Amino acid sequence: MNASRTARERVRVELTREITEIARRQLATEGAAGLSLRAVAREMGMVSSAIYRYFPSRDDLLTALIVDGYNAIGEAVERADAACARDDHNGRWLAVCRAVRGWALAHPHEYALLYGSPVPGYQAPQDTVGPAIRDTVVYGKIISDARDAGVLNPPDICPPPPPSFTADADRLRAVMMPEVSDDVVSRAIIAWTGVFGIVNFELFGQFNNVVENRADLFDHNVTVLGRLIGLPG
Amino acid sequence: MNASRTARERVRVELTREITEIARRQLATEGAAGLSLRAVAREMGMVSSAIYRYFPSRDDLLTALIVDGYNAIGEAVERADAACARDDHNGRWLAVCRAVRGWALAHPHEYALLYGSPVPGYQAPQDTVGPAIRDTVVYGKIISDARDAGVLNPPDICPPPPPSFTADADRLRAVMMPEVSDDVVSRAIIAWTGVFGIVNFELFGQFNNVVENRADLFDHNVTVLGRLIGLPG
DNA sequence: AACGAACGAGAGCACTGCTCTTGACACGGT
DNA sequence: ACCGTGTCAAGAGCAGTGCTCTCGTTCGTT
Repeated sequence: MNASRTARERVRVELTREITEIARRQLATEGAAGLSLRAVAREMGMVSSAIYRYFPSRDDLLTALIVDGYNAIGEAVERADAACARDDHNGRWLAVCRAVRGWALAHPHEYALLYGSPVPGYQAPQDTVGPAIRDTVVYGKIISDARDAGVLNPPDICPPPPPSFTADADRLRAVMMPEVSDDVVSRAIIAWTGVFGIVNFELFGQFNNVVENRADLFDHNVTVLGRLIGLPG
Repeated sequence: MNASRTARERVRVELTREITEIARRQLATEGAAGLSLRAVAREMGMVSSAIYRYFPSRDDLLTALIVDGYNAIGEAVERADAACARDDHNGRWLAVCRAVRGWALAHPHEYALLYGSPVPGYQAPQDTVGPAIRDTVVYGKIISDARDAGVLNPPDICPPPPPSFTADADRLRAVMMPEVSDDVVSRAIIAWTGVFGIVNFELFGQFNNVVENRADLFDHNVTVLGRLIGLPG
């Protein structure tokens, strides 16, 4: 009963996996807008309507790809972080940033799906928030580790964040970087959004004809952002 | 002869303008993917094929919208900058950043078209580079003005950029911020990409359920980035 | 063995961008 | 004043899309 039921289920999960796999390959080559249910079905030797047995709509297939993407970049970031000595906070920061950029360059269309313009008419369901913050959690851990080790030394170059920020900072402290001051949380946001800002500019074409030596500049800029948070050199 | 020819021409430019106008409105409500030539034609009481007399393809219409968008945000930035006292470099910086964010929030789909994921299969023609850097030119002027006034004082918190950056810095110096050091150019890139990184996170949903007090935090973060460049407080 | 749920195939709807042909109109030179 | 020429909108049509519905079949449970 369970065995047979699993047999049926097994075919189902296998086909579901194959659909997402083909879809991901299409996504990688054609981009999100070029993702076609019919093309996926064609490649599977199925008829288009059969896909709807597995994904009720194109958006649901997209959601699956998005979740996969978040997990993929999250895993890449986790691996990069894990390869560093725990107390080498600066090295971990650089490794994590490089992992983000590296994954983005290797999977530009998937990255665009995650961090680019939202697909019109598509609303990310709640299931995506978990995988969506895997990378950010790693990032927060580096900062709170540095703080715990007493090596976090943010340079005194700017006023403190506004009091209204405390509520937001509380939320972030609860999830990923406990005991860190409002000031450092705000710097962390600047640095993290800054990293993605650079990657976006590079990937979405704003650096074209402007910045060519991108890897070197990325490393340097990310180092500066690390210093801004207070990571030791 | 000229008058009549101009009459013809006048109808043509008028219709072209009307097409882009309707298209922009559709873009604003539906997003780039929802922009449909047929829908535009329908709204104009024309048949779809007639549109092709004015725009040879959907991509060309998109290009027109992109150029318009770059000009719009560029103009918004220019106006914000012009409203400040010339020697209030910090105020100009804040005003320019707010203008970017304000325009992005007011025209999310157009902003996504400019700074979000590139439209698949669409390659920006060379005509777009001029309008594309209007905002950045203003931004560079603020920094070089501050430098000329001798008030630029970047905090010494990080190593200098790598020597390989000089070639890229030369390019930027030539276009928008002459006589500025490699170090400051690199900081300028960090700040400028950082601003768009924050706006992207806010607009593309990464701040959802995380950061709520966005205007305040934006002002503060942008101020910090200004300090990083060396703008006086 | 029998019933019901799950499934693939196929036709069909409304839509898209785009092409091609056709007929109407206005313009400019004779 | 007329007639070629170029411009234009209209319409049909092609290939493709997401999605729905129906129809047999097949599989799993009772």
